[in-house]
Amino acid sequence: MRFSEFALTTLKEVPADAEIVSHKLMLRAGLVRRLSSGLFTWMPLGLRVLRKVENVVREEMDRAGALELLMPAVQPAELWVESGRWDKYGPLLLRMQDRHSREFCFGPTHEEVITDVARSELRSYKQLPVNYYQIQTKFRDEIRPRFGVMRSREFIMKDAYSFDIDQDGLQKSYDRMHAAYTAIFERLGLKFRVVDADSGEIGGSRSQEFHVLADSGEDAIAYCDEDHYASNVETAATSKPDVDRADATEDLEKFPTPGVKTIEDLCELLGVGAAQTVKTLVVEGTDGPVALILRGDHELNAVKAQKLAGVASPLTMADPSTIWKATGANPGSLGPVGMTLPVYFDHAVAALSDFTCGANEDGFHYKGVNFERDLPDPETVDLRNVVIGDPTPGGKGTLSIARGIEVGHIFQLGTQYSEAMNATVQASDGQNIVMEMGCYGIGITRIVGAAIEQNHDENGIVWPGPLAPFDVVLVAINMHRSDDVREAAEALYAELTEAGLDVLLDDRDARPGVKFADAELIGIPHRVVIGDRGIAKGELEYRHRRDTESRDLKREEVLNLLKESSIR
RNA sequence: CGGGGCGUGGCGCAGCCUGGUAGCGCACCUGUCUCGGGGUCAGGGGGUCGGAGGUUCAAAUCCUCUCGCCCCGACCA
Repeated sequence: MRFSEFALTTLKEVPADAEIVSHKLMLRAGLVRRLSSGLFTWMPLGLRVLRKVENVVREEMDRAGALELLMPAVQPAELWVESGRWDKYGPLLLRMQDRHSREFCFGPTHEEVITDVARSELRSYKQLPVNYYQIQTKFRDEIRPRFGVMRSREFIMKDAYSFDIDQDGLQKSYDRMHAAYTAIFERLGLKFRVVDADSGEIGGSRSQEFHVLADSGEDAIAYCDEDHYASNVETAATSKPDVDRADATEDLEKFPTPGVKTIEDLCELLGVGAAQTVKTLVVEGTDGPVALILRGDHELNAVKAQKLAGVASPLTMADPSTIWKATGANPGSLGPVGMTLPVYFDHAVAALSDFTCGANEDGFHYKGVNFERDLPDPETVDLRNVVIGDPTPGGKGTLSIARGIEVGHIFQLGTQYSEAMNATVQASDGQNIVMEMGCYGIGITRIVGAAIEQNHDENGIVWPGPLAPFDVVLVAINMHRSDDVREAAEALYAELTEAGLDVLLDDRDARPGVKFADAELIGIPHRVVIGDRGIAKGELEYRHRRDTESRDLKREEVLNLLKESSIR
């Protein structure tokens, strides 16, 4: 491709609404243009990257025995009513009517459609297992689209659905997808991690997420390499500390704390650490409000809390008037001593002695609180988010926490949809058996953003080779004035293209600085500079996007280097 | 959904408070000198000031309505 014919415009300034680096760089480099909230046009340069991702995903899915098909983006409401999700899915589902006032939605996912395909297509156990996949545009009407293509409303996803005769088969299909996903992200050249996850809206039992590691990631991942453990912080379990509780050394004392509403205030007033305090959160329960007790320095984990029998799901914080009515005190002055509401204690709280907490009376706290003496030794549950240094479930090490961007998710759905929609096959004994389903998603468009979050510097994008829109950029210096340069550049361009590389020849009549800056911004891995200076010495100037210095190489050396890199 | 903010040329912004013939930077076009890290000088094209209504001799500017977009909040105890 000749730059002069590529109609690429790069920006020095960034549209004001771009928050994160990948969004800014994608706009500046001309990969995408925003049309409306959460809607993007993929410009030619960006589409090249998108296609690279798609191709790797497609090849690995095919290799794993999955069958590509393409389902409609628009889906009839009946199927969603049948699965029960027409009412449950909520405003995230973009609904519409056709001219006959029939209800449709723009598919945010395709469990219903694929289950319909399967029940009409698959009749015998002999046809199983089957794994169908598609690469297709989805729409989710997000409350707040942001971060460019990372959380857009319209996006491209690879979604796959497996059908098996039994749980054993499902496990095999799932394992195969796990392996395929690992191969995909390795081939894309991204640093990633597989974590245990909450199955969330889609439902089902076992599920794992694939995260591209990046500091700006929305998700926190708890992991421990010694223990081969990794989990989304949402689902990472904590256990009872195995240390014995220290004996009480202080007397229970109620003291005035006017204006103290937060743990931070309290710690400042008393000069104690947050780990010696206890906080009390009131949430809606299944039968009136309930209190959740956590150590002052810990965070409540909503996913865990809403799974408790007495707690309403989804988790909802009680409003202050409810709290006042129930306890006679306001948030900020609550505590377990004398608490009249049903109470859940986090494991870590039970290990405390001589701690501080609210007195259930505005403007007062207790200190020197001790279990057994001041309140009964509690039953405890897992309520909090894990923190760095927590022991791992396997017990071999301690947890670290990294940030990640979720780019893949694999689920064992089981029979949730196949049962609701009566997707059965006939078994060898003539019985009809409900198929076991798995579903497996990869955010194609999100991968592009995630790759940039992970791979960039102050000058622009640094594409991993497999994702780069071009393998090599030829910067021809003063090509329009020097016949030598023109001839050398054209010859090199022809030869590299012939060798199967994606080559971008910067043949613009622009000053060198402009060309260098653009080459770096759009992040092409290999750069070869062709100028009179080098030609006179019989050399070309080579530099990898990750390098800080250029190297003068013979033409043959450059050719070999590039041809080798293209074989990968 | 609640709160805040913003809509002025392709992008980033000023002008609005205090009404009086729409401006700057980038990008774009022509020419010029320059020529290996986003150059210089000169000239130029491009804007129903988000939309509708109102006030006024006069509205980007004031008022009302409306549409769109962005940000914050959904752990605070």
